[in-house]
Amino acid sequence: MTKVPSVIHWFRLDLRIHDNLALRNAINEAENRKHHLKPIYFLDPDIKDKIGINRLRFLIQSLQDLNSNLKKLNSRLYCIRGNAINYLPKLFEDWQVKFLTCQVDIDPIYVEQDEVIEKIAEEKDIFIVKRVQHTVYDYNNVLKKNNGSVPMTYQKFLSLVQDVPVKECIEITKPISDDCKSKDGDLKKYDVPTLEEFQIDESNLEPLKYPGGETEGVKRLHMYMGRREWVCKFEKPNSSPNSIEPSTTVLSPYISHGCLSAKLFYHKLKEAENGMPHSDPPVSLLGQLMWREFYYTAGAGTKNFDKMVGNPVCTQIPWGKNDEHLKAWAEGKTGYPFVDAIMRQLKQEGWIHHLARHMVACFLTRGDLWISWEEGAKVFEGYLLDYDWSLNAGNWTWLSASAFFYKFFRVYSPIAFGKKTDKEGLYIRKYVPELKKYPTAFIYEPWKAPKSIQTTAGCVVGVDYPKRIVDHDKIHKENCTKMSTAYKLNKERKAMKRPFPID
DNA sequence: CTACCGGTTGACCAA
DNA sequence: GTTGGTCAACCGGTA
Repeated sequence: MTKVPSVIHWFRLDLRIHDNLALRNAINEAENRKHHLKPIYFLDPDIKDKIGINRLRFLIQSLQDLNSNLKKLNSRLYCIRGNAINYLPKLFEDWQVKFLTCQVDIDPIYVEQDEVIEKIAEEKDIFIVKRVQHTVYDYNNVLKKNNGSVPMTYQKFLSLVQDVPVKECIEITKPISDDCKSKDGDLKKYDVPTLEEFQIDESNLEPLKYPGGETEGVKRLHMYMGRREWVCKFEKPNSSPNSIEPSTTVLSPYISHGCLSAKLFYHKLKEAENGMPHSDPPVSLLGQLMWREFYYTAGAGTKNFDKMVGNPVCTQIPWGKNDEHLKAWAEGKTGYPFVDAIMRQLKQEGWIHHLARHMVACFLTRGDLWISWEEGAKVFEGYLLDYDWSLNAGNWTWLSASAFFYKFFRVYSPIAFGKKTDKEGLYIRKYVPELKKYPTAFIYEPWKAPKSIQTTAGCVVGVDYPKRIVDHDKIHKENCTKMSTAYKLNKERKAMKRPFPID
């Protein structure tokens, strides 16, 4: 008896059914050839050491939701404990795989993995279909349109995509043929794990603010897109980094995990804007989506985009090393309440407002601590639910004035910046509760409070809350000088590399 | 080639 | 309260 061959769809950063062309291709192939359909996901047992617990929880919920959505389509998710390079070749044999589909992901982890897998598949005569479907536009086409080089400004990027039509979303609603089901469909070993399997006791975790999954992501999208007035008036710089409830949509974790299609977001935004006066990029909601597209294009077209050394668009800056300061920053113990509140919200909830990211990124790098943006990017990678390789690297280079942005003397003040949208310091009181009882006059600068007030408020600086690890007023000026020097050196180096003009 | 424009979102001070 | 200049400024893009 010969085994029925299989078609694999390999889920990675596309944890959804809707608008998933690669999945559609796999289903069609399986049905046409009466092969078994195997939707798979590789979950590395070591993943707990690689991503934060909040993100792991979001991922597992997304996988559980994906499995239940696949079941509605008369299929299931095969969640495989292990990494792809070790397990896929075995599955190729065991399942008699003839055809594999997946989404194109540009995070180097996936790129390297794909190279190995593609080689093995070629030897075994397995046909691979990869689809660019994580973005609205195909960044390869954008790069081509720009003569193979990366558009270095947002405006240039917009001009390149202006007339590019955006494809309609793919819908998958018809249940998959029984012919495509295999007998191992009931095996428990392929079930999506619970957090317990990772020795995580969920009752110890903070309550969940943003549950993972396609169902939740799509629901959230419809909820926000229904508020047409709000969508059309949206201007990012006018939203607040320190409101108690998010002032923006928090669709980002769903988009980064692929629970929500960026293309669906695009079409729904266009629908909401249609026939109404509305704000425009860069500040509009559509503009936010286009920033993502911009960074994806830059990430796809730039070598070592997530590093300083060897990154052709990144200014080389002699960052210092200070593990104590880095740790204080990451744990929200810098002694600057606004910075600490942001970092603690990040750690607790896995999401902070974009402008809050500006504040703490500037503080870590060019503003105060003079620590490499790569270190900050690593911390964000652990904590952010919406971690995305391209966006993380792009935004960190921006904020550290290493690429795209050059006005390094525009430094965010850890005292003044937050006051603009939260005079009373309610945000600080929530996330740095030891300062809860401080008078408003000192909530951003507790070290200035007289000892008697500190005692009355039940929080003495240096005892119950850390002293400032740096003096912002002094250090940010010194750092500006360092930035200026680094820029000059960079300019000289660039000039040296340029060939002499020919007479 | 040169010259100029403009860039998602700073802080501070003076008027 | 608002506006405009200043501060340590670059560089892609276009005419």
